[in-house]
Amino acid sequence: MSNFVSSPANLPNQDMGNQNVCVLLVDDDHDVLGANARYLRVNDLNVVVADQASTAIERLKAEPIDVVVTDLRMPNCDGIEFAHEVRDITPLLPIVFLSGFATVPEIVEAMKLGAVDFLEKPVEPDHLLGKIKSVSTSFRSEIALQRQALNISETTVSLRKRVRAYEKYVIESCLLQHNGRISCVLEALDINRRTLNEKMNRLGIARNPNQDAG
Amino acid sequence: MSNFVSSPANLPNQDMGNQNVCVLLVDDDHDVLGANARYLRVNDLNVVVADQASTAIERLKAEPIDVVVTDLRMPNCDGIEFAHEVRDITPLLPIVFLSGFATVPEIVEAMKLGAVDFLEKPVEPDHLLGKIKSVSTSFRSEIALQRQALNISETTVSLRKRVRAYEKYVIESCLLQHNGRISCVLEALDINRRTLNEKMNRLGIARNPNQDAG
DNA sequence: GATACTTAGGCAAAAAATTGCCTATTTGGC
DNA sequence: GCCAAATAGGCAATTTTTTGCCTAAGTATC
Repeated sequence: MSNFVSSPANLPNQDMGNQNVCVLLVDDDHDVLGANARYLRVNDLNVVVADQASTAIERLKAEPIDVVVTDLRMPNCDGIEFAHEVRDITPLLPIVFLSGFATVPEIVEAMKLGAVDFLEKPVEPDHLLGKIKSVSTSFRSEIALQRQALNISETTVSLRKRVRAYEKYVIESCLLQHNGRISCVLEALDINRRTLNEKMNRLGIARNPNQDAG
Repeated sequence: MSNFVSSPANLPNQDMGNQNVCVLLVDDDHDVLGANARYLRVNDLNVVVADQASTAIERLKAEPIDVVVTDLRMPNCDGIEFAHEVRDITPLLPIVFLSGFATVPEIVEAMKLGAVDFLEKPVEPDHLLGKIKSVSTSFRSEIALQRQALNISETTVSLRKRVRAYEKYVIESCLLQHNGRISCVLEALDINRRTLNEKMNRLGIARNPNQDAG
C-alpha cells in the first residue's frame, strides 16, 4: 500500500500534535542532515533521515512518510531524478526541495514534478518546520480529494460530490490554519457567519478544533 | 470557443497548422514584444499583444486565448499578480513566464500558479515558438495542474471564488477529456443536462465547436 | 427531403442556499 | 456574580440553483 494512503486518514480535526507527522529528510551533508533532524525532532516531528537517494527510497517504501524534504544536489543521484522515483511510489506526496544554487530550469522541473516548495539554503530551521507543518496538514485533508482528481478518467465521481469535497477541504484547512478560530475563517474566506455555520453542518465539519497551543 | 477547450489538447495525431493557436503576449518592452510577435506571426500563430497587465486582462476576456506568454517584471503590475488575475478568469490557461532576473521565490510562486514554464531572457524566438507549440498541444504537467486546481497555495481567496474556480476546472477538464462531448460529460459528472448548461453559462465555459476529427 | 441524434435555451415550479435578526450558551476576566 | 466576546442556532425572507417540460437549431444518415 502506498504511503500516503496509509497515513492516518484525512481527519484534520483529530487532536494530534506534530508527533504524527513523519518527515523524510534527505541530504548528503551529514551536518545539515543532523542539525535539521534534531530541530524537527525537538519540535515533535517524526523524522526519518537518509543521506542518499537509494536509502531514501527504501525508507519511503517502508515507512508512512507524510512529507519529503530533500536536497537538490546530491552526489549519486540528483534531486530531480530522486523526485521522479518518489513520484512513482507516491504520486502525490509533498516534496520540499532545498538548495543553495539552483538554476531556473532545475526549479521549474522540480515544481513540475509537484514540489510543494523550494527553499534556499541555508534554510532557517524554523522556516522549514513551518513549511512542513503547513504542507503535511493540508496534504492529509486533501488525500481523498486528490485521489478523486487523479481519477477523473477512471471513476465517475459526480460533480456535486467533488465540489462538496473541495469545499469541505477548503474550510477544514482554513480552520486548521487559523487554529479553529471561526472569526478568522470568516474573514479569510470572506463568507457570512451564518453561511459558514450552515456549511459546516451540511458538510459535517467538526467544531472542536485542535487549539494546540503550540 | 473556450480558451483551452479549443486547443486540441491530448490528441497526438493532430496536424492542424499553428494558425489556430492564439497566443497572448505580454511585455512592457515594446521592442521585445514586437520582435516576438512578429516571429510568432510569421510562423502562423495568432498573436495578441499587450504592453501591460490591465490591457492583457481585457484581451484575455475578449479573445479566445490558448496560451499566455508574459514577462515577470512589469512596471505597473508584477507578473505574479497578473497570473493571479488570469487564474480568476481561466483557471487552466497555460502561462509561460519570461524573465531575466527571477528569484527563487518568484519562480516557485509562478509555478504554483500553474505556470507551464519559465524561460530566461533573452529568449530565442525559436525556442519560444517550440515551447508554445508544445504547450498548446500537449497539456501541461498533470500534477502541477491538480495542485493548482486544488489550490494548495496558502493564498487567501474567498470560498466562493475558489469553489467556482474548482467547479470550472472540473467541468473544463471533463469536457477536454471527452473532446467536448456534452453527453459524455453529463454522464461522467452525473449531472442534469439543464444544470450543466446553466453552470457553463454562469462560469463562462464556452462550448467546443470543433471536434477536430481525431 | 425525411429522420434520428445531439445540444441549447425559455419558462416556471421546486429545492436549496444565503443571510439578517434575535436569542442562547460558553468562556474568560473583573 | 456580572460583563464582554465568541459562537451556535431558530426562524423567515430573499436569492440562487436545480430541473422538468417543451421547442428549436444544427448535423449526419439514409
